[in-house]
Amino acid sequence: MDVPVRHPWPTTPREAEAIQDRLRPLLDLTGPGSDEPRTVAGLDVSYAEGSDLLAAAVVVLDAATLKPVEESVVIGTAAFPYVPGLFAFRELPALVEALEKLSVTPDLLVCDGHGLAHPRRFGLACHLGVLTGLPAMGIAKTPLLGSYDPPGEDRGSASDLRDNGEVVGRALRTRDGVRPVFVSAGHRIDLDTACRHALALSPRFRLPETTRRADRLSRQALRDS
DNA sequence: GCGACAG
DNA sequence: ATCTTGTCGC
Repeated sequence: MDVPVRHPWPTTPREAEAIQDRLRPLLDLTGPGSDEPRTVAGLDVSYAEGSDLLAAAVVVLDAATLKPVEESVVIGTAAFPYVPGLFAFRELPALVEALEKLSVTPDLLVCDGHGLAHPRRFGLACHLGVLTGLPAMGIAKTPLLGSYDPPGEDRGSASDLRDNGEVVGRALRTRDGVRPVFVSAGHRIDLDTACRHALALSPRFRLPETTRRADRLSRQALRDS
């Protein structure tokens, strides 16, 4: 697939924040949400211990059956140090390269991290959404910011994640009695729709099949490198 | 000032 | 993210 939007690569955290602030207005958050996607892509990155090697993986699933349609992996290096709030700059180049190798264009991107639940409202899912133009959402294992009431113990229970009163995401229980995941909108999707997709993608485990498949693929690629 | 802090 | 033994619970 094509990734049309490009921007200069930052050297310093200050430059990185400036890029986020410049891309932020390009977000489309007005839409009702992506209507039933036919294909959903999961993205994840694994890192090597000693070196700065990494493996970025994209797995496209049939949204109805959750069966893989296409896979793409890229071996690369960390493009930025890990800084909370600037996490996207670390793995964006490799993820974009993996996306470009796909022969199909997925209808939705599910990122391993946050979208709007971010200090400048521009997490990885927002960034990837703007670069690709595709609907994108984030599903993170832990919150980066915000507060929330513990959701009910049943799968499907949810409570808003608020940052200074603003709803930036949702703590969503994808399995009975298991700690929730944190869902946020990235681009061209609303929070309710994102949570609906998160649940549909997680019929059995805490994490969505998209993330699980991408995680497995990226680890395997790193081993085989 | 101190702690927290996606992966 | 990744390094890692044992341990608790279903």
